[in-house]
Amino acid sequence: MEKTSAETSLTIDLNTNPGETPIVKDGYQWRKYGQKITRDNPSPRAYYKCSFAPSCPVKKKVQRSVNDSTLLVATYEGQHNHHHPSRAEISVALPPGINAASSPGGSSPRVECLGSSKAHVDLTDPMICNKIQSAIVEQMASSLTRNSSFTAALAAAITGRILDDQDVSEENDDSISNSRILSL
DNA sequence: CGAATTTGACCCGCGC
DNA sequence: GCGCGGGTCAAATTCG
Repeated sequence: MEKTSAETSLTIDLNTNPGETPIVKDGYQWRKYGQKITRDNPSPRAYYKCSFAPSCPVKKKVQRSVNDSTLLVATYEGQHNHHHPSRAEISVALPPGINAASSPGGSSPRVECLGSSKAHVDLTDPMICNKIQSAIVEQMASSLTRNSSFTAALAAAITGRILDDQDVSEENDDSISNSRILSL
């Protein structure tokens, strides 16, 4: 199911705990409007809409991976027509059992870096910002268990501070422990 | 009391 | 033309 549309469609994989309710927060408010069990995937697929702005055309589909039930696949379609409800609050809700579980079987979480992950990104571009917003979730998910400073840099990038302030390595270095909510 | 979530039904598009 | 699958809407229920 790969439609080569010009729309912004981004698919990210997350490590989640099977049985836990997969909630992926990327700074926006999502309202669940449907759920369907597809034939390709025994796992139910959830459909979300951006609830912050009714006019926002962005849709989000979330379902578990066929190969790995621990992998959560979120597909974003469209772009946000509005600003972030709270840019300073980018949070990732991770199950308490999450870890860098090295998936045995070749289905390792795929990491796709949109542009330079820890470099300066043009957040002035709405599309880039949008993609980063989405990709940030996965970045954080994998970074949380590896490099906290990396997450801090990404978090700073979201807030747009990286645009001016290049020194972000001294900001948060202990505020990010494991699966916690980032409050910048 | 209000907002969000859940579940079932309905509609649309595609393939056979 | 019929059947299947995917996606969306709407009403009911539950939680905060």
